[in-house]
This record gives sequence, structure tokens and C-alpha cells, in this order.
Amino acid sequence: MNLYVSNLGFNFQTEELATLFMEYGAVSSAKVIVDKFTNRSKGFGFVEMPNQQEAEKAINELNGREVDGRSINVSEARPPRENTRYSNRY
DNA sequence: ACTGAGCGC
Repeated sequence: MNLYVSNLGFNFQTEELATLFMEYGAVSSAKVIVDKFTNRSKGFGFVEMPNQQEAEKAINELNGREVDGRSINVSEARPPRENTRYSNRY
């Protein structure tokens, strides 16, 4: 399950994100989007968790949680294209 | 390129 984490602090890094989510379950991959020019965090990232139960638990526990003085927002990322009707691929 | 809505290369 892919997770989208936003409202992160600019000092938040990928390893911090991985460590945070591994507390609630297995994390296959985690990445914080970083600006190419400034090498600073853009304030959001992605976490992939193979176990859906742990993923949902991580969402419930980490969504709205205060990290680095800010309340982070955790939700499902890049929802599966179930609705191909609304996804136009030309 | 130094900040605050957003979806990765």
C-alpha cells in the first residue's frame, strides 16, 4: 500500500520517514521529495508498506501526529486506477 | 533559488 505523507517539516528526511513508519509495521520503501536546486525537503513524501493492516494502522496513528513541531498528514497515495473511465490515456 | 500547497522520475 502506498502512503502519501504531507505537511512534513523541511528538516524531515527520508530516513526519518522510514524510521517513523517502521514503528508501526514493515516498510518496503520510503522517500521524501527533495528539491533539486536547494536540496531541501519539499515537505511531503511517500511510504510503501506491504502489509495493509500495518499500513492502515500507521495511517491512523501517524495522521495528524505532531512531528518536528508540525502535524503531519498521512493518506493513501496514488490511488489505484480502478476507475479507468475517468483516466483518459491517449 | 531557503518555503508551506501538494502526489514521486
